[in-house]
Amino acid sequence: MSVPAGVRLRAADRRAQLLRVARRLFARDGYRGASMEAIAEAAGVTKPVLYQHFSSKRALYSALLAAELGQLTEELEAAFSQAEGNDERLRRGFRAYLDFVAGQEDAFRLLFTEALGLDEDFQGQVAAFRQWVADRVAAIIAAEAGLPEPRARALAAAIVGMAEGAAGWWLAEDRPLPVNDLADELAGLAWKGFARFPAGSGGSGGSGGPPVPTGT
Amino acid sequence: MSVPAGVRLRAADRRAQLLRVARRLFARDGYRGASMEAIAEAAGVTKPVLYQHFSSKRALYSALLAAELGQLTEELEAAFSQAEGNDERLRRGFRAYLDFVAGQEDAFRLLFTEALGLDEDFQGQVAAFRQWVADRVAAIIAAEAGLPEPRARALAAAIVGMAEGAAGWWLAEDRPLPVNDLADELAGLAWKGFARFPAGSGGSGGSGGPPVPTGT
DNA sequence: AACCCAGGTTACTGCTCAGTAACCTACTGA
DNA sequence: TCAGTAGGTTACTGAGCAGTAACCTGGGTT
Repeated sequence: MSVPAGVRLRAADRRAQLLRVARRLFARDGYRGASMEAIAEAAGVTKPVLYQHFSSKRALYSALLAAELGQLTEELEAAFSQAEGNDERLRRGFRAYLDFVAGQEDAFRLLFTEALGLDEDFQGQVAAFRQWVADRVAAIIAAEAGLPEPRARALAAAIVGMAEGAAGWWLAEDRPLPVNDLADELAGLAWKGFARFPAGSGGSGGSGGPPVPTGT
Repeated sequence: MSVPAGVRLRAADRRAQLLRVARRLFARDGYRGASMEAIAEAAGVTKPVLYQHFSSKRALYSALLAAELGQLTEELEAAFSQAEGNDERLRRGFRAYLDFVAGQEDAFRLLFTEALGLDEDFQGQVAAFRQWVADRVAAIIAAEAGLPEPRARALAAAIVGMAEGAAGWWLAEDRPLPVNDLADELAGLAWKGFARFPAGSGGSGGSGGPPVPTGT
């Protein structure tokens, strides 16, 4: 996985490695915090090599964003189109999203935490993705609930935010429950809200869900 | 509102003005993008004056974050504690949140877009706030639905994300519907999901909600 | 065995920008 | 009328860092 310093790589391999290293450092230190020097060094190489592959720091970051967003988009598209019912479509969407977050934690931070504090170009890339997902979700909602445009879009934006919020929490809390359980929980919330739980105040639990570990 | 250059102000007034100006510039240009020089100039003053009131750029930003988060916290607290039923509590929470966003657009960008791309100190301030809201919401959920800890907390994080996502969308789309309508929509989603709409594919709407303008 | 070039290095430039030292000046009050 | 000080200015330093010019070298090809 990590390439030892002093080894010569073919251009394509070096480029791929640089992207991996850059993703790690950008996720850890942020866009400002990660200098080109540091990225090069972490890759066991010097700065000009980095500039042979990416014309500027912006270009490097942009390439990363595009790659990650592309992958996430593909996986979501697959999830949406494979399912049959609308509820299943939504549930699979959540699963695909959370699977991505679970497997590409660095990428998630990059996309939805780091990129937002940067200029409009970067924000735009993420905004375009969000728009795409929201449109997809809005279509599902509209098909299911027969809602007029602006309300469907508002709810779609809310759903997207829900996924992001839950994902951020899940990572911050060190993955306190299995991804799939979380995905099901979100799908249930979107579909039926809290109404699906026994109404009234407070029993200690035991509604019917699988038991979840309380520990760290 | 805006203080003309060349006017001498009392320390407290100058400090308040500097905070206002800084908030605007930070929201527009980001933390990196807004230089201390630029902030001072926009306030009709020179850099050392800025440093008389705030020992560093970080301190300035931190003061801003603290002030805005404090205000938002207060308003949410008021909303939560005034209401009676749990559903009403949640709805009022959404309203308070969205009212803040509507009235303090700059602050919203600062808190939930800009601050996240910065170091852990700043992120921590926002994280602490999110945690607080999530705890409050989790308590409401638990009281209503009788859920065990981790699930309630997961859903609470999702609700918070929902509000943020919807608020971001609402601003990006230039406020396409009244805040209160959006708040009601979110409360409905959280409480009953899509299940409250006529099931099955497609009628043109007319469930019972207030009519919403289709235009820009 | 001389060539050549992809892959790499050393050593710089220039700019932006946070933070500071030293100086200035219009009020205010006795 | 004359100090004292709060509020403000000019002019600088120093560091970090993106981006570049010029040079080096090992191994495959003929």
